[in-house]
Amino acid sequence: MKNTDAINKKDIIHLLEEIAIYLELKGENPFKISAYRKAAQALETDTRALSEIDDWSSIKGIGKGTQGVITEYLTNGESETLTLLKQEVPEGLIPLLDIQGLGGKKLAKLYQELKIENIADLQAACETHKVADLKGFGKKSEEKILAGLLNLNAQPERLPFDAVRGVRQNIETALGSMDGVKRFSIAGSMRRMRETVKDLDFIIATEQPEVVKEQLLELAGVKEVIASGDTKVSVVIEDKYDVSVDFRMVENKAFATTLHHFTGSKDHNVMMRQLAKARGEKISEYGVENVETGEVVTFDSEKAFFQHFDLHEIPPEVREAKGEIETYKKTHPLVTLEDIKGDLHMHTTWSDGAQSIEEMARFASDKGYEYIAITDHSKFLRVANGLNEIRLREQREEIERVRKRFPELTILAGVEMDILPDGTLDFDDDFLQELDYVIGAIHSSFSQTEAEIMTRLFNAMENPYVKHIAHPTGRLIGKRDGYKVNMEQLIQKAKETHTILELNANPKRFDLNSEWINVCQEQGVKITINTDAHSKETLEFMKEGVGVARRGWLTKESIVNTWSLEELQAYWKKKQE
DNA sequence: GCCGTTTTCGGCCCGACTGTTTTCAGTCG
Repeated sequence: MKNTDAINKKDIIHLLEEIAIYLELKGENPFKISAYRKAAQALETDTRALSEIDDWSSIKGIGKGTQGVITEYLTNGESETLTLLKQEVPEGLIPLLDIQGLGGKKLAKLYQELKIENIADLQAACETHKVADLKGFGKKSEEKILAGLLNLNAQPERLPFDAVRGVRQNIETALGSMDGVKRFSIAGSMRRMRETVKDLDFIIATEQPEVVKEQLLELAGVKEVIASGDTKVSVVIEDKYDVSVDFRMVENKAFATTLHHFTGSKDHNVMMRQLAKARGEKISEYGVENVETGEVVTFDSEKAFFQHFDLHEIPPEVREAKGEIETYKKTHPLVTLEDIKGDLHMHTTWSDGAQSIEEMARFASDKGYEYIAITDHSKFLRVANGLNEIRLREQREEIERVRKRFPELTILAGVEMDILPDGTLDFDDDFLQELDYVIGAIHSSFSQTEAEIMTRLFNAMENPYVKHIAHPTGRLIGKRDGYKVNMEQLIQKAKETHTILELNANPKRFDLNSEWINVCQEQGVKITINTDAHSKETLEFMKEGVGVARRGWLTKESIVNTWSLEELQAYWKKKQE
């Protein structure tokens, strides 16, 4: 039972999804299952807070039944529907849904006919060939289930974005010079900038699929070929992890609709198809069919595809069935890489970076930036060769020399200052006012309580010289969760103190994530997208950072490093007021 | 279970693929 005061919207969404999973295992009517999922989706899409919703069934997708479940949960802190389901369906079946080829119906059958309730039962039943004898199953099913059981814990189900970045780049390079390839694109969740991905999807336009197929099977690192048909090649590429890669080969005229189809998300596609259906049309990867005449139209680009439905082009990053179809009836221009005018967080050889100040300045200038901030670590961070007051003053002299060589670029002399475990800052105010740009950051004592962490962050934000908080949660995707930040409090404090929050563009971090920056934008809290570059190459993370910002629906007005230096300086003044 | 310029029943997104079947159900993206 849950304390009813502590129930939030996510809890309700989770409850509805959990009920759907149990119904699936019961082999219930698929439409009933999807009704629960749709209700969860409807809540996800509704932007109101829990307290602002009183008439649940006025939300499209929530009716009498799901409203009952929700209000009961809000009143009692538990749901009888779920409790009963849990009595009927063993909990041990749930992880078995992750086995390839096993869905709710087959599992329901295994449970009912063979009394299989968990991994061990299933393994035993396969080994004694009871599964193969079951109607609807066979020898191959049994082998696949056994193989699936082995893979169940072999590697994480979803890989961090950063872990597959290299594989993606290698494939794109190879496709770029491949015979018979007219055009190609990444698709799937990688294109939508999700921070973890299950596999990589590529769409290839070609009139010679057999020629392309041969070359795909020869790609470097191919460890296993899963499927190799006329339209689909599916391989496993060996890297740090084993990465599944799907290639879809289509005629050029179907490229746009296929790309849209395999970019997803699944929920977005469902909504697009519903829209089409209401107009007497049918969307598939091969085009849009007029149901009455059977005529199929294709498109040169996704933009044209969306225009066909009287929509502006919906960027891949927001195709999550979270209101994008409604929003893009009008336009909603998201930030682009071209909007970025500078990078306010980077390191040099003075602390733990790989490049000199001059080199970083040259790369930034080549990118057309108007300003950068040199922000090496502060003295507390010994492991990173952090700078004390004396070395920071020396560094400023060096920066002044470099400035003369790059008159087109404003180079701010800054620091990424540690917020110490006791909540004090690494420098006193007298020294901080000498600097052009001060970032506050936590790099130590990650395991403190939420109260201790918040005290540290608040101290930094209340300081008039701290312009922004770097990587606010300290997480490393797939590796560590970060420290205990109360995000609502952090955002509220940022609003009060005019402190900017960072979207750290390093793909290992993406910190803040797309969901929280979206909340920031709604609250009027400003974001800065920075690479935290430690080398020339990592300055390029700006592209990924902008992708995450787009996933959070950010427009350039919310992102301070799309502003001119004058606008930025005007905003900084608000802190001192 | 939800919904209705097709409104209280009958439909609910689409197609490929697989393995099981003799025409299709289940799973997946």
